Amino acid sequence: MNNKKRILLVEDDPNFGIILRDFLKMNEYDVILAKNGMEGFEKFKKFEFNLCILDVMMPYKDGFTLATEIKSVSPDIPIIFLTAKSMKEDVLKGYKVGADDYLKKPFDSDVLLFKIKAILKRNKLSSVKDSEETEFNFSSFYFNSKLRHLKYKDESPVKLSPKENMLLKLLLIHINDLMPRELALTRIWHDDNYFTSRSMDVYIAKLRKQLQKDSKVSINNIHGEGFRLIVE
Amino acid sequence: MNNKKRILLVEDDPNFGIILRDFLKMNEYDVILAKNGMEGFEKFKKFEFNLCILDVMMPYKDGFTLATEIKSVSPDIPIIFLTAKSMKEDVLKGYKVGADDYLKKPFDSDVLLFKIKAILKRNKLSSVKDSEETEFNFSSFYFNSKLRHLKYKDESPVKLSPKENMLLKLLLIHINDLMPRELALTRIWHDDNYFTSRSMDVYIAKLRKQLQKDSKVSINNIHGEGFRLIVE
DNA sequence: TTATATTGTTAATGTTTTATTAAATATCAA
DNA sequence: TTGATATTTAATAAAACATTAACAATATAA
Repeated sequence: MNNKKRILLVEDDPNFGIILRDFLKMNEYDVILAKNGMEGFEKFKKFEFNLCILDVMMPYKDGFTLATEIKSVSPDIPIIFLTAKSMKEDVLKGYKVGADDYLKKPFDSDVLLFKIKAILKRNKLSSVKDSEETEFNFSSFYFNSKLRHLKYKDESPVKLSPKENMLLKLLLIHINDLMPRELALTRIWHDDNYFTSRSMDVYIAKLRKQLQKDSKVSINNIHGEGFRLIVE
Repeated sequence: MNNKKRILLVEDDPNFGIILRDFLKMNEYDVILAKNGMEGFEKFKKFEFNLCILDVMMPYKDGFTLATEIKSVSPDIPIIFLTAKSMKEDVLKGYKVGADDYLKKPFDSDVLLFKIKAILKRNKLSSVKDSEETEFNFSSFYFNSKLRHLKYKDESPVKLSPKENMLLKLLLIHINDLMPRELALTRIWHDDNYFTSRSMDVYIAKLRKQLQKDSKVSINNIHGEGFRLIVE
């Protein structure tokens, strides 16, 4: 299973960005690199991250502006700023927009690793999951995504695997509506290619097997688009 | 009610300590100043704090040692280190003992205020505030976590080891709900790695052995997430 | 209609996580 | 110190999970 923590790195200096990305990858993080604020925000919305590392000084859209946008979408995501100058104004502005930490360039890479570790640790315990919807009722099913179980009427709950669980949750969020294939692939598999797509089909089959207990519930395919969880 | 945040400040330089204390007081914090590590730990045990600010270099007991002691009592309390030198070793050591942030002297007082604010803010969310509950009744069991006794019906109580005791208590706090593996590892083992995780499994087995006296009680594993103490 | 791309299903294969037991260490009080 | 208790480590087995492959079925576009 891919349990790596996911980091969005936004850095306009391509040389430095690639070096840093590879360094973080070597240390067991999944890193997506964006080379400016615009691209950074696109990537942020498309995928799911545990942490953002943002360069402050970037053309067009600086790190602070980007951070503000990101926080407006995900208020709890931790952010580390990379700043060339350690001017008081910069530091304060960073904290104002909700920085969890900042690092003055040039920085020691081990220090960065520890900051990342410390921030992810405390963020995990405050548990993103608490603020999320975890319970769903649809037709004769009760689904608990935190406990990862699906219950039909009075039957004892069926355990769902992590992937089954996430997929069902995504379908339920879009209940009776299109859940784009691409969305599930980027959110759950963090990648969109032939094999992950095949894998997803396998999981759709597994879910269908569970859901067929209730004739009012079904998963429809919309050819080339995605799936739709239908509840009469 | 007085809902000012309470800060423990440990600083051996009396001039600087008093200045800093008064500055923080002016900014609506309740501050207790201790002038060495020994006194700091005494004060910490005596009162209740929301945050600790510790000087690193102090005679007898340095800030890191004090932090370790404090964390062993209250694993979740945030700590900010004040360090004269910003040597890599110091910074890393700080993060190792669970620092939330560190500041290099001399520092800007506004920056300190922002760090305090940011840390208290994110801690508010996670402060589940461990129940000081010591007695638990579940199904046919009576459990006293202070005495480390687990009693089934009329049988004479079984003594639990410290680790068994803490683990059972954590499970009970989350009764019928997920108790994340990571939570137990950070709270009880203060570390999250392969070996502590194996060790925890051994303790889960020990508890299961005790709890199987009652068929209504069981510990379920949620693969990759943690455990769940189920009481029908 | 036919060729092509997409989806459905099942089984095998590989990987990670958990369970269990025993042995090795560590801790602590007598 | 020793001996009892507590904890960690090791080794192995079992379970859970994810991916891939192979082939069937279906939908779509030319």
